[in-house]
Amino acid sequence: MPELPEVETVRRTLEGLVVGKKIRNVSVFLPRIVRKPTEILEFSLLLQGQTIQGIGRRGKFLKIILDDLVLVSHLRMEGRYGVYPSEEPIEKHTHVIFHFTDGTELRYRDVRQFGTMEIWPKGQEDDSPSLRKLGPEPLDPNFTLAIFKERLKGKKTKIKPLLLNQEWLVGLGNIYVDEALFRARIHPETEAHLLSPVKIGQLYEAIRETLQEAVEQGGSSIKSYVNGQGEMGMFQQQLKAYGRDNEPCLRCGTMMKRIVVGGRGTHFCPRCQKQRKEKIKI
DNA sequence: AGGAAACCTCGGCCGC
DNA sequence: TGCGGCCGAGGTTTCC
Repeated sequence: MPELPEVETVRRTLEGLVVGKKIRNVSVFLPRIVRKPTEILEFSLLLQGQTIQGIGRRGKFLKIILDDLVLVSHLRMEGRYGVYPSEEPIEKHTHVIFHFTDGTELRYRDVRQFGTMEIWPKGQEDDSPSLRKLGPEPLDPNFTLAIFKERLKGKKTKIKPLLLNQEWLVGLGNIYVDEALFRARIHPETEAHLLSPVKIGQLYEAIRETLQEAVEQGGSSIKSYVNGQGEMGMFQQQLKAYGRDNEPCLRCGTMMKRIVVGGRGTHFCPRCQKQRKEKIKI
């Protein structure tokens, strides 16, 4: 599910629901989710008595900011957070519950059990192995076209796997990569170093516009994703590439195709997104 | 560098 | 219509 727009939507929703709440106790039903500390008793003891000060985000990671700790959480494919009254029946696949002193609780559900949680001392979380190596934030005002160009230099890999690489750039997953490449009219298998300066500019804009618009619409709900209040995102209605194989391209009417690139299902228009094998000579 | 497999469960689809 | 089995799913890591 969650790429940058979905995680950002969860962040905003949770911010309005749990900031100021104090953790009374924590229940861990699936210890594998908790990566640090490795003992769930210690995990629980650390969190007891902590008040949520804010909710942050770095790439696709959520940061639950406490008094002197930060809980770094990754939703992977299908992780979800929700706030419930404690008397509400516990849904299937609920793995961790943060019980607040006010009778409500924050619950983490994850059908595929892939998600992770780590506790770090406040201020040290960005140096953790999970966050340390992450690439730039595409929506950060400091992330300029010049920086994007610079980071592309010498990259011979196919553009789609490069854009999915969180060490290179955070936030894009399979859906928004396909959307951005469609918007910029770039074939997903184009080698990065073959992109012309014009195409690089178009890709930069396409990535930022796509993510920004998706954030504004609360993310995309393909399958399971809902925000922290159980609401669906709206952006899936705007998807022009992802999942549209065997449907006409919304720009030119050509049948959209699905191929596998870097092991990922990839949707594109074979006409609008023609592959260039060489740099265009001017 | 790049691909495949692995981590899990579920749902969709195919074939009988 | 029902059931078993195969495939793939929005992410990331690890192994080769």
